[in-house]
Amino acid sequence: MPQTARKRRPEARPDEILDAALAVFGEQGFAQARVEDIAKRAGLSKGAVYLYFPSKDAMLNALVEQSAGKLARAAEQLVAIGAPGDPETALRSLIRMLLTAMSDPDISAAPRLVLTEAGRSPEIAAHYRSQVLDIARRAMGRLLEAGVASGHFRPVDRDALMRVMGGPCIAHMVLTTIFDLPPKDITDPAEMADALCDLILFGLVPREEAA
Amino acid sequence: MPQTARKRRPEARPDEILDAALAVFGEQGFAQARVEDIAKRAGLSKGAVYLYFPSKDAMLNALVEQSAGKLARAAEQLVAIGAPGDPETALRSLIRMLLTAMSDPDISAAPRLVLTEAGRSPEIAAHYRSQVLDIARRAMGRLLEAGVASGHFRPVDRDALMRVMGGPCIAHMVLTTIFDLPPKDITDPAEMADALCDLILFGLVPREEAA
DNA sequence: TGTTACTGACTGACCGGTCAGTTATAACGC
DNA sequence: GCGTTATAACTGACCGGTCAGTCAGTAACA
Repeated sequence: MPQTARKRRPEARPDEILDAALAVFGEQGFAQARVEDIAKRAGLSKGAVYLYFPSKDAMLNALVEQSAGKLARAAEQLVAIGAPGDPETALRSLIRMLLTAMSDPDISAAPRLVLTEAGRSPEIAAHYRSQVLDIARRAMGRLLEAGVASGHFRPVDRDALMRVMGGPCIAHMVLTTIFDLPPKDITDPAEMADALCDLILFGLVPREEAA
Repeated sequence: MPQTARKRRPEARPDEILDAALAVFGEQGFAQARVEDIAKRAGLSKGAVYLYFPSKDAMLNALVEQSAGKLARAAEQLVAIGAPGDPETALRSLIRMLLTAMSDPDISAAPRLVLTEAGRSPEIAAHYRSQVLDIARRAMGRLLEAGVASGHFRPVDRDALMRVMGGPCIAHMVLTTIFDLPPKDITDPAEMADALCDLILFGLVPREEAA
């Protein structure tokens, strides 16, 4: 009966190990995490893990590579579909998606790992740069172009816009998941996303009421 | 002659060690850094370091505690002086200061360390929260209040504003110092700061020309 | 001669990675 | 079905390197 636990399913192993690795790395950080703990959580012995991954670093790389693309591709698609018609709504959905993802500790575990480990590992930094940042930058550029072309947006600097859109999402992630500093006034990620969009779109300085 | 090196200056040691620690931690990260390297850079042997600090963790804590307050206090003062008279200029100076600091690898080393190590060490997280984040949040609140009272700012959510102002600074730091991703269009931190302020103050959506 | 500041060889714990050995399953003959 | 063999999947004790932290001893001053 619970013999199922001992069944051999070599095809499923790599993903199981990566799931366990994400959980353990997320809880303890890469350096503190022990390969044996990852193995235990995946229901294996340490040796078995090394049948599927050549090193602890390789696990982290595979992890980043796997989860990195997902968000970036989702963001890219969202922009590709929404930007031409209604850039403002596309921007709102994009930030809403990002902030919701960043508020969930399970989903944000991978980006958080990148943030803490990229400085140590040039390989991870390079991966993330090409698989996420470059894609995000391109998508942002396209969104901006579409908005400017249709008169919805001002022609601002793309890299500044990238920082103004992505930065608050990172800040939100850091504040909530690392410093346990939830905002007192706004608790729902979607609400926070709306407040951020409002600021990004309309600015802090009031508009003259003369429309 | 180079006997000067062996002169005893026990009072100066702690700071010398912390300087060395900041440099080594900044270059290699906390986990990778060896206490012996810190000692060497401070012109001491490993044992001597342990006369002044009880552990490697204690060095990191002292480091964070020391450098944490500086920026926060500078920001607080800047706001306290500038906000009542001209909130918009105060905001511009604040972001300019932050972004310039973040662009300098030497100055941003401490915040970067906090970012990478706070998840592992509750003590550091707590320190930073009370010594930097709470102060920054208070200052931001005061700046906002002053601006709203004088009609310069709209009454937006304080935590959203904090994310919109601080986030891009963090993003800039991460992009430039971790991912070596300098913007193609803007290279000078001050210029980037101006572009960011422009976006934050006036928003992405163009204003009706009817003033 | 006593005290203070410091040295650096050493200890012990820890953990990534290995590999000789074990077990479950499949394959085959009968 | 039922032993027999082959092999893929897995185990966990062990090895080797690293490094935080210790401490017996030394050098510099007062």
